[in-house]
Amino acid sequence: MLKLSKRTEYAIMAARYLALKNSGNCVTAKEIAEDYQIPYQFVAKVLQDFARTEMVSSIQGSKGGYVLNRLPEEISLIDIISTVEENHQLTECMQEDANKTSCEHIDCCKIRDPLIEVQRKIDSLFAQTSLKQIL
Amino acid sequence: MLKLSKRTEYAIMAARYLALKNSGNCVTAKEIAEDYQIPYQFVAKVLQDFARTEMVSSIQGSKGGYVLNRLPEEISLIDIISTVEENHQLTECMQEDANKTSCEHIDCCKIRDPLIEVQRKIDSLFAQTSLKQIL
DNA sequence: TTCAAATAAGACTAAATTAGTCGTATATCA
DNA sequence: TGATATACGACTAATTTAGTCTTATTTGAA
Repeated sequence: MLKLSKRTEYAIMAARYLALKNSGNCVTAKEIAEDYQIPYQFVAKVLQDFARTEMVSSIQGSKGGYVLNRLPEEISLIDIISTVEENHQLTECMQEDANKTSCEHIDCCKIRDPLIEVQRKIDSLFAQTSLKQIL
Repeated sequence: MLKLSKRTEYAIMAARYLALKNSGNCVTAKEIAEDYQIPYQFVAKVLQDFARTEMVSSIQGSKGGYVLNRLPEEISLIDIISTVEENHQLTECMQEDANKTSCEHIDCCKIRDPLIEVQRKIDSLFAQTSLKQIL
């Protein structure tokens, strides 16, 4: 419970790698996978997510790869988490697709409001931690 | 990801119920299950966990049930979470049974230390939220 | 003393989520 | 045109979480 997914772990590691090797020329998914010994296809997808939110630029074709678009100090853990995870909410009824008016459990909403506050604070913790702090 | 388990949700709800009905006489698992429409066997186990850590007293036999041992303001969410969840750590290598010296991933430990700090802060958020605030 | 109602707890099954793989298409450099 | 990349959807495997079943024990009251 409350654990980060491998997806998020790999995303943080990949972002870190990109930040470290940010020497102009791009880095391939294969390189990251081999260097950190994590599944290639998995990192590749995470990097594709990064490209979609324009955190990185992707260069296709031979000699292609990925380059960070922003400075490590301008990227926070919440940026990384929210690009690779659809939901990172404490409860189901906090999730985007949840029906806000009704709750699965009687009385659930009594516990929901304080939890929403905790959630907000957890997010701000992740927002306060930048990629630079992880290098 | 980062979601509370049903176990924890039910635990918070059960604790809340006990706090509300804390009128001397005890409350049964059946009563909580029916009132909140949550699985009886599941709540029962959560209450047994509470009894083990002496957060509640359990009274066996007919006319038995559970009573809160502490005031709602003296019980925090972290008390509840840590009694019903073996682990609530962000990563595997933070878990109690983890081998602290070696890490599954090369370079993982570079991301581990900042995450441990985040973990510590998350725990303190849960510690700052008391059962009383949820009544 | 026996029945009903409760806790206690381990073993098990089912459901859901997460992790990881496969296959195929497309882009681009040399 | 071949080698080497990204892009991405569909799929399978593994793990975790949720929930159930069963049986034992305790205790109050008829």
